[in-house]
Amino acid sequence: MAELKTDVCSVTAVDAEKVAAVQQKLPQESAVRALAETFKVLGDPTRVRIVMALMLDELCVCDLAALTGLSVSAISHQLRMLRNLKLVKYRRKGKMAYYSLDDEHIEQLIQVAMEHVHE
Amino acid sequence: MAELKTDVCSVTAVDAEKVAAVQQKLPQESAVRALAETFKVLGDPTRVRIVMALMLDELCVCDLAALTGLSVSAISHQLRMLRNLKLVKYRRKGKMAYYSLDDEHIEQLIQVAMEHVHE
DNA sequence: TTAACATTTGAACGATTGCTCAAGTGTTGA
DNA sequence: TCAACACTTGAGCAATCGTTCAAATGTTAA
Repeated sequence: MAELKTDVCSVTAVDAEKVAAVQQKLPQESAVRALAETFKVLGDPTRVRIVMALMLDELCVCDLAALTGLSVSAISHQLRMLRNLKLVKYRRKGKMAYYSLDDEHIEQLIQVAMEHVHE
Repeated sequence: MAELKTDVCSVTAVDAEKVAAVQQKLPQESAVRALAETFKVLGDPTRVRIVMALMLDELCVCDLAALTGLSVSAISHQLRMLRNLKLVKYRRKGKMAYYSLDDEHIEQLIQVAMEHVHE
């Protein structure tokens, strides 16, 4: 009764006050999920390659397939994911679909992450 | 014979020259993988919450469990992953392990990604 | 010593992922 | 109109992921 716990399971929160203060400042559930989704979509070598290629040039699905050595279908699936998360956009020209980056933040993310992996 | 293809499968690379130029500028396999690994580790709501909490304060495993409503074990598994990727570090004080961020780039990544999700 | 505790670890599980394959859509040029 | 083409889509499958549970490690205090 006296003890301040997080009820769910009997975790003995060492510093309940600190925990409460931090919890209050954390963004809400939906923001955290959106953030994780954005990172997750970049968390795959194929998609990183696609994004980095599009940082250099506008490319069609076929180009990206050739570039990565993967099937056109595989690339198309990945592009849909990148499209849904608003990381890439495309323009149609006849049968072709030319893809490019949709957001300047993506290049920043890649840039900063590169710095991290290079220690 | 005359046609320049990317041999692997018979992909009709629309602009072989452009593809070759881009391919040459892309970082090598290992760098791409390391980059993807970094994003992937941030691509989960639980780990995003852990990282954002550690941006605000140094916390022990127990605190993080209380904060997220997950088991201590689950948090410990996730912290190991974050540790392996050098995103967090910890100091021992008796039985406790106090975790904090290991790299200023992480906060930048969170920052930029927040800007992206807020359009 | 021992018991209690904070944390870590390994096995196991259902859920999700990234690919392939086959079939589909829509555009072009013969 | 029709075949060829660029791309998209859905089903299916092996591999990976995130959690739980049980057991282990290591520290503290009695």
